[in-house]
Order: sequence, then C-alpha cells, then structure tokens
Amino acid sequence: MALDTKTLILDAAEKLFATRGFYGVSMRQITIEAGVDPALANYHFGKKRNLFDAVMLRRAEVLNRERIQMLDDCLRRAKPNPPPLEEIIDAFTHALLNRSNKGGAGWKHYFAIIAQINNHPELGGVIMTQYFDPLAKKFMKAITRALPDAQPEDLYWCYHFLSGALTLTFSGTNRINNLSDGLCNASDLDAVHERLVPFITAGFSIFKSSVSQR
Amino acid sequence: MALDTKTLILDAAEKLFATRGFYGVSMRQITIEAGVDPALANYHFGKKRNLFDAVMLRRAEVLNRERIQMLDDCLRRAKPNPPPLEEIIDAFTHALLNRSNKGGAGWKHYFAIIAQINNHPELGGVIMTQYFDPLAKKFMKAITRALPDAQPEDLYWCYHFLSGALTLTFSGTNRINNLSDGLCNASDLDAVHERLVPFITAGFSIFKSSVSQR
DNA sequence: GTCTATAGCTTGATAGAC
DNA sequence: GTCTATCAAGCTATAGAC
Repeated sequence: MALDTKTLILDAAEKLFATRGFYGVSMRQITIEAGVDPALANYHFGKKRNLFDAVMLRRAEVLNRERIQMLDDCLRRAKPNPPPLEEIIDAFTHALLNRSNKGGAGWKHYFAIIAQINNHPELGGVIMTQYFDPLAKKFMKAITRALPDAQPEDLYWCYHFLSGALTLTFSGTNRINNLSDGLCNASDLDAVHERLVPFITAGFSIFKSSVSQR
Repeated sequence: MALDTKTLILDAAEKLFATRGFYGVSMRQITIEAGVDPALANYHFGKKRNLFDAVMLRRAEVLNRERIQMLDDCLRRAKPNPPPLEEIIDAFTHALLNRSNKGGAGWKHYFAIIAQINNHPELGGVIMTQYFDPLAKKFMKAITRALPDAQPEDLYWCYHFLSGALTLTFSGTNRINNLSDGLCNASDLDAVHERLVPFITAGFSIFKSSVSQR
C-alpha cells in the first residue's frame, strides 16, 4: 500500500540521515534500508532534499504543538504574573528530552538529525529557522516577561547557549561516557533533564538586572 | 613546491568541509578550490579520511598547547588554593573564541568543522575524543578542585552543556541574527565571550554542594 | 612533485512496461 | 504504485609519462 511504503522510506531515511548526515547517505541506501524498490523514493518524494524536508516536518509538527501547549499551561498558571523562569525552560526542553528518551528509535534518530542540522552552517540557518523559529520567538517573549529588567540582547545569547547545550545532548556521540569513565551515560536523558533545567535557569538568572554580574 | 601545495590543499579542504561537512565535499572539489591538479590530493594525503584528519590535526596542536598553558597559569596563580572556577572556564574557552574571532578565515572554518563533528554521531565520538579528551580530562580535574564538594557526575554533565553551548557558537549558522531581529550578531564573538563565561560559571556553581539546588 | 588519462564504481533521477 | 532498465554525471583512487 502507498502509505506504508512512504512510511517505510521516511523511517529508513530518518535512521540513515541521523547517523551519516544529509550528504553521507544516498537515495539508494535509503531504499535498500527500507526494503523497497530504488525508484520509489523519487516517485513518492521527488528530489533528495524534498525527502529530507519531509523527514524533518513529520515530527516537528507534533513536537511544536506539545511545547506550545506546555508553555501556554505555564503562562496560564502564573496569570496575571509572569511565569517562573524555570518552568519556561522546562516547557522548552521537556517534550524534546521526553520524546527522545521514551519515544522509540524513530524519535531518537530524529533528534540526532536536529543536533547535526543545528550545527550545520549551510542547513542550520535555513532549516532550523524554518521549523523552529516561530516557536523560539514565543518562548523568548515569555522569558522576557520573566526577566523584565534584563537586556534583550543578553537573553538571546542565553537562548543560544541553551540551544547548543540541548542539541549536543541529542547528538548521540557517547563522548561523555568515555570522558567520565562510565560515570555518566549519554543516553540517560533523565539525568540530563534533572541537571539541564536548573543549569540553564541559573545561567539566565545572572542577567536578571541589566547591570552585568561579571 | 611541495609544502605550498600541501598547504593549498589543506586550506581548501578546511574551507569546504566547514560549509558542507565531510560527506558533502568531494576530493575533486577540494583540488579545484585549491587550484591544483586533482591527483595531488591523493598523492599528498592518501584517502579522503586521512586528509580530513590532517585538517583536524594541524590546528588542534596549536590550540591545545595554548589552552593548557592558560590553565597552568591560572593553577599557578592560585597556588596552593584551588583556582577560581570562572578562570578555569575562561582558560577553556578563551583561545577558541579568540582564534575564531581574530585568527582569520582558516581558523573560522576550522571551528565550524569542530561544531559539526562535535554533534556528529559517527565522527564525534571518535574524532573529538581523539583530539580533545586528554585536554578535557585536565580541565575536569581542575574543575573538581574548584568545586570539591560537588558530585563528579554533575560536573561531567555541566562540562557537556559547556561543550554544546560553545560549539554551537562556532557553527556559523546565523540563526541568532534573525531570531533577535538583528540585535545580536553571530560573528560577534566578543559578545559571546563576555556572556558565555559567567553563564557557564553560574550553571556549574549550583552544584557547588552535593545537595542539588533543584 | 606534477600532470594526463582512465579504471571501476556509485550517484540522483527518469522513462516506460506492468 | 511498483518494478526493470538505463542515463549522464560525478565519485575515489591509481598507474604511468614527464
């Protein structure tokens, strides 16, 4: 059936793009991984880049809906006050870490692609901006409300640090395992979640007043 | 002359790997960019992967020497006390941000490669570990001395967040420019340096005592 | 060290039978 | 929707003349 074939191709593409990147995988390898005829990838998705976009889009929609929902909930709870910073950071990261952790292999692959794209000079500016900037702007607005006396400039840079720390977590290099002599495990995303949220909150908080703490 | 040709190829490879990644560039494109004969890349460096390693190695040595130097200086100044955390973080990041900022195009390209590799599941675990883990271990030792009551586990995760925040800065996607409506400029690494060091220091500091602040 | 020439393969994409 | 067959182009890598 058509829908099944499309899904098979999307899943295979997701897996291979995750481990080798956009240029490191051929359409042929994808169809072999999917167990379908080589001509079908082009038939269903057109150019290779279109297939990549389809992979990105499939989960971005689900994800962004969940994250907006969590942000709105936390805004509503705090009303009419600004929401606590830590809750905003949690709303930003929770769905990502949770899906990557417990969503199955597909989600794990998806986030590994995100990690690569976010750090890719050619694709990062285009793709991340396209799929995630509207959401980022909503979060920045909430953060600005939580830290009303901070310089907006400082807060954008903090967001940038958050983005980097978060996406490296998804990259799937197990560098921290070796580095910590097995004390930490890169795939233990509960451990990340526990630490990332207060870490980032503390970083943002030094810009609470517009006079730098430095 | 032989040495010049090798340098031409290394520079060209560095530039192209930086913008398109390892798999996004062919040996042919590299030699064309370098303005030399297509066969010379193989003659001087052998396989494509060897050329990549040569690109990585060339600047890693310079860089790591500088960073170790800065760390040793700051350990000596503090003796016999442990060094202030903020100085350690600065020693870790200073040479990188400085070279990327003022070292010319080659260094900028180099760091863009680092950003990609650090987030690449296949290459990140191998290459970063190979070139940078010995240095990372030295820094972790110093950080542990500066925060003696923290759990080592927490500190490794903080290091991981630092690594992610730092490398995204090098990636050369100008996402923050759009996101901030031009308020921030991704290539203004002085602005990053000013903010990254206290941001990360504050993040580490919440784990000062082994009872989590969360 | 440099260059020409080329072997042997894989690539993205399509045309046309079923 | 699926499959076979195929195209032109690009790829890594090397062998051998200069």
